[in-house]
Amino acid sequence: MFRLLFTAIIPHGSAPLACTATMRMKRLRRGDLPPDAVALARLLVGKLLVRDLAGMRFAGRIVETEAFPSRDPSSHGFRGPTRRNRSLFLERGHAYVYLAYGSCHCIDVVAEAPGTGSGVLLRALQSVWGIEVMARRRHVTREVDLARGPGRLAAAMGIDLRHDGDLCRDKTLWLAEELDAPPLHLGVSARNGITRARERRLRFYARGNPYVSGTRRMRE
DNA sequence: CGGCTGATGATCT
DNA sequence: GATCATCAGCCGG
Repeated sequence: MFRLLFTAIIPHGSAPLACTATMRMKRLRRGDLPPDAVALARLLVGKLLVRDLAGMRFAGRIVETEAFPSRDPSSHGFRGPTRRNRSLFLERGHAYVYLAYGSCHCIDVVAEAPGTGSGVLLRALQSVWGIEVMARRRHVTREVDLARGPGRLAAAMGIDLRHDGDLCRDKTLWLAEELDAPPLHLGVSARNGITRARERRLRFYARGNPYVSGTRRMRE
């Protein structure tokens, strides 16, 4: 465990949501990750995604995930490994980053045993510190939309194909547990934005959190 | 706010 | 050539 001192500059006029100058957090090790896509998807809601870039540290609270278990027909790993999805078949805790619809990067956390090809998509982030700074250059009208949705999440955190690495070893992108974390009510729902097995209840989110993607109903 | 549509380009068939 | 784990922008109520 170590204490994180935030030194990011807060942009003028933007109210930080978590105003703590210090935050206690602990990096997640591989052993902290359950080797099951659904269990991992549930565990990751409320955890932190941390990005170290150019001497600054950015952190966001994961408020929405989606499980893509083995044998899920909508999983990218369903038809076995290819050039694109090969990192999805590595040991759990790796990142699988891909380009969706030609323009949006998305990031999965590899979930199950090596060779299985299942993961957890990170769908939305609540800025805990500094994400406003990093995303300032992007065209985002509302602060609440900075990382609301998997493509925006990756863009806000500056994640691209180069981050197709190991979140348990990477020095610039990693997962952490927030000690003294605020209480959270876990919501479960059907999925969205996919064509196959849409009705499976594999989407997990922090109930009532305004940074969860989709319509109002999808965060209740 | 909710619903719909076109853009977009890598990937796989 | 079809598919797609998305998004911004537009439109109606």
